[in-house]
Amino acid sequence: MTKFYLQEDKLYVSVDCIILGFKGNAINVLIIKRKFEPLKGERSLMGGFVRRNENIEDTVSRVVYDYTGIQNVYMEQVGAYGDVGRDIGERVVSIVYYALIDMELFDEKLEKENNAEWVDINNVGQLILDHNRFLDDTLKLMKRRTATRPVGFNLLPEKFTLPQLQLLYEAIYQRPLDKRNFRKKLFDMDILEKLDEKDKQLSRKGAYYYRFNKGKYDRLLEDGDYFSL
Amino acid sequence: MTKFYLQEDKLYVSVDCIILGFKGNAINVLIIKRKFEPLKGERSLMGGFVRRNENIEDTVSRVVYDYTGIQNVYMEQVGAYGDVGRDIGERVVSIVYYALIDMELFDEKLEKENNAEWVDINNVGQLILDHNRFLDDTLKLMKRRTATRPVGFNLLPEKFTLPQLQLLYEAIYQRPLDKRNFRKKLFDMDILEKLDEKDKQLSRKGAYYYRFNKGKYDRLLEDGDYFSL
DNA sequence: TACTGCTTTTGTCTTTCTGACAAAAAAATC
DNA sequence: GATTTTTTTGTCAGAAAGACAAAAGCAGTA
Repeated sequence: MTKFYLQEDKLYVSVDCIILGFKGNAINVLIIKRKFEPLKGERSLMGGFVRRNENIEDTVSRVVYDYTGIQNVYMEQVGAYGDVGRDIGERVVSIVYYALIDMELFDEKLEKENNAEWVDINNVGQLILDHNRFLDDTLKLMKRRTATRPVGFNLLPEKFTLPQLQLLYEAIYQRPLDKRNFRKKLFDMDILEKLDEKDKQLSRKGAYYYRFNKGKYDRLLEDGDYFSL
Repeated sequence: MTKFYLQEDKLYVSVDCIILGFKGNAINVLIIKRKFEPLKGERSLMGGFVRRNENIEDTVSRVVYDYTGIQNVYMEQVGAYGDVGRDIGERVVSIVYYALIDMELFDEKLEKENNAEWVDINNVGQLILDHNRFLDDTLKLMKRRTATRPVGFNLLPEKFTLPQLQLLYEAIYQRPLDKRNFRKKLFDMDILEKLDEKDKQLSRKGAYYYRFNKGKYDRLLEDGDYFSL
């Protein structure tokens, strides 16, 4: 082991995870009441320290798994936040990620076990430290991403209906969308596969299930085309 | 000083800076040949360790100042890179920023002093470690940003001509733009002030100088409008 | 002083994309 | 079989983007 940097400072490095899911008509975020000091009992995002021999994304996966029971989630880095006074007492550089999960896969046992709850992203109250800022920055980023890349699908089950997909995008954009225009754009991209099965939970007529076709999307990307809903 | 986190690991945290300037018809990036081990003599971005009592952005400002002599530059975080094996020997989490500077303000003495040189972003050779990846990610981000926010102006002097501005955007987009359409969009946004002075360096006729008007741009933003060139 | 050469400056038209808009079809329930 | 609810589908108008060429200003030179 080399010793080039011996005279430099070392800092705590943590990750904070914004775990997002789609439920009903709203995007929800998982928050917890902290079970340990400092700030025990306060509302907080899920975090964890990056260990010496652990890649940052592995820390995120570990935290997401601990709180949801889900593996291999879609995640994206929001940024690193490291102002000297941002944590209490000790200097901690926090690297923020958001993860998009299919809430059908969420392990509900963990909800009580972890003092966790899902809250509508428009009604998150006050969180500890600079976690509200993390969330605000995340939502801006996530909205930009879902508008330009097909990552929104990670919030839905593998099979979903068009009304479901539209509700999702209405929740993301926070405005109603026109059904015909929405479908027009969607079909023009040709990235969905229509299945022969209908969902009859939510309506008499039933809506056909669709599936996202990653292969077609990747080809679209190669041709220099873009995703836009 | 509290001691909550005593059992956790601490890591080295550094910043790496991608300093970009506009010269001739191309965006240039400042690179150096390292003066110290490890990897002495290899081509590299400029970096520095984050000190215990220093905000991350202050580290960036320090590094940028050391290599350019310029203060108060426009900067944006690209992201944190912290894979276990990314640096040599020791675990170092690097937080990458890019900075946009007006090359007229660059202190040329520092060029030799630091073993530095400006190279066209399309002809950067191989850099140490994962610095090529840093650069690639940065350029993608920078292009997105300059296309949607008026940050490109940071690469020009305070007074600039329209042909200059167009050359800048052609360098960013890497394709020729139509003069009339470019100006149409620009004037529609109404964020430039025409000055009474001409630049006669580059042409007999001379081109009028313009100045960016931040006040008008901010008002544009408030109205929910967007920048787009 | 008029002519040449180079660069800046300016407007119209066509095409494309976006956004508004309403009626019919399918299936369950009564 | 009538009613109710939700899904499914196409056209038209306005806005935005992109293609395109001629004239004007200035310096230098004949």
